[in-house]
Amino acid sequence: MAKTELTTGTQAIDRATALLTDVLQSNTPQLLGSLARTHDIPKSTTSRILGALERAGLVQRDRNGAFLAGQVLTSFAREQNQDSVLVARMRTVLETLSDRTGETSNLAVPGNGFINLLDQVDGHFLLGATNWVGKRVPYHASALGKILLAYSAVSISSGRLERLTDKTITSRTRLLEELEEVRRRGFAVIENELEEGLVAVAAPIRELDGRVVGAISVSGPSTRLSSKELIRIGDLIISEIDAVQINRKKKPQIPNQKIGKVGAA
Amino acid sequence: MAKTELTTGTQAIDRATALLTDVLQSNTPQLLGSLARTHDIPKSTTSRILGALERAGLVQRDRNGAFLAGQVLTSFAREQNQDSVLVARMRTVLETLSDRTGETSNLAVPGNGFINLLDQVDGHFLLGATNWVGKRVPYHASALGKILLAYSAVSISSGRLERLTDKTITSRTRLLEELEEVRRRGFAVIENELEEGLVAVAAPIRELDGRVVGAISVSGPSTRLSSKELIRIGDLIISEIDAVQINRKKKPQIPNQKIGKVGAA
DNA sequence: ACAGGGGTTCCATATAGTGAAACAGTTTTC
DNA sequence: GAAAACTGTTTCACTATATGGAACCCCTGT
Repeated sequence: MAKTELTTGTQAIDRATALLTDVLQSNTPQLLGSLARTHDIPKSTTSRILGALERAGLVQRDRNGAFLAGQVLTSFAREQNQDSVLVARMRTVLETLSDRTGETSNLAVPGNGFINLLDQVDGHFLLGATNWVGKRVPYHASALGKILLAYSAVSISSGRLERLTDKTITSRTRLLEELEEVRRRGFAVIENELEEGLVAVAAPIRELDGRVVGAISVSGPSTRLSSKELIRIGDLIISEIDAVQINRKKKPQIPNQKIGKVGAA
Repeated sequence: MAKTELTTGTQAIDRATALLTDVLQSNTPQLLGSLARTHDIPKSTTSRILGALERAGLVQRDRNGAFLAGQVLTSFAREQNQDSVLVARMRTVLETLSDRTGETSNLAVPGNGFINLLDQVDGHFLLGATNWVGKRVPYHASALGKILLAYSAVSISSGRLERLTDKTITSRTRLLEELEEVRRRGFAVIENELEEGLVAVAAPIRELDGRVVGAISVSGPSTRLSSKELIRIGDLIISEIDAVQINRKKKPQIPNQKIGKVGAA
């Protein structure tokens, strides 16, 4: 009515979503009257709409009758920030990677002192990485760890960098250079730095806002994976993670819409 | 239509909320067709509704066109699980407590090795707790810490229990007994266990699902706060925290509704 | 006991949502 | 490589559905 509304057929829903969004984005509980005023919707209609949202569990009222996020949304929020969500979301990526490369792939997030290995999918080779989930793998000597360090998911520990093989990076300045290199290339590699004969490559998992929250790696014996091969796999990991992110780049099978109708000129 | 719908005036919104809730609660992205089928809404209408929700940022599509939670909700989820939310929500409690008792009140959550002090409101006495925010206070010797331990917000560290005064609990079995006592009473007390002459009492902050996520304490000099007084304050903390929780027990100023209309016979 | 400010309910009205059918892409089938 | 079988979107005549002003209710403060 007031604004240049060009959308059609969804007045009620548009109003409801506007109210809901407002409730979610304000830190302090909102009173019905205040919401009605700021959104320029009659009290009666506002009451009906909020009643419907309340029935649905999307909003609830505090003891003053003011509105805040409902159970459905708070339990969604709790769910959302759990490792299990990441595992579920990335499972298909791990499966694809193991399938395409035949090697073992892993998913890790920052942990206390060591990387936290959440999930693993084995490849079809007989010689490969054993079960790493739960193992205490240090940051500086693993591909996954280098990713988490490089993208500031954790800060470098203050202690000494433990030597695990004669290839392990134990110098702080050398490690910083390496992390710089990781950021430049977009993926991290280890060759015999964690264990003799073991090589791996890892890439970051990003949230919508760009924050790195975890990493995925593919690892195997150095006899099978050349440096060149690792680079190829690094790119593969990046593209596979990208493939499950929601920001689509290509139009899917959705037909062309007649007119751009979303507001914001 | 199909079910026993007794609600009126909100068909569109009811449908929209049902679809939204479904999208949020399923782990896997939902296709439009599938949603239309399970909710028994015509494809065309479903398309319009989901379009509106998408425009509002409540849902978004992955590259297959399947629906999942939108930016508004994911950023809400991220916000929600941050300490700042707890601080904001509990600020009034701290203020009330300091006002009523004249002593200093604190808010803490689990931290790494030590409790994490997030906020503090000073009382009006000149002699009182100094600024604790950021200090490294151990679990076993603080009222806040005992709460976090007692309600499993953290597990007891594997190291030694450091002796801070001659009253500090340093025996593991003695600590377990104390935590049992804390759970029995609902609040935790320290008397000269952290520092000579300092006493404190703390109570838990619970999430909707009952999980303890933090604790609030009132502390002051033993010369002013007797054991009896601490018990009184303990109950006060519990009731004040309870007062800001959303599960209202008494009807507020909202008039009686004509008919119970929320579904579920 | 009354004025003020919260929220809800009523009900006549017409606007805004509805859905069958047509359309338009994409993938699969044969 | 055409046809069939999927997707999801758009149209449009129709009326079911949301709308909002007014009346009402329940508190709180004075």
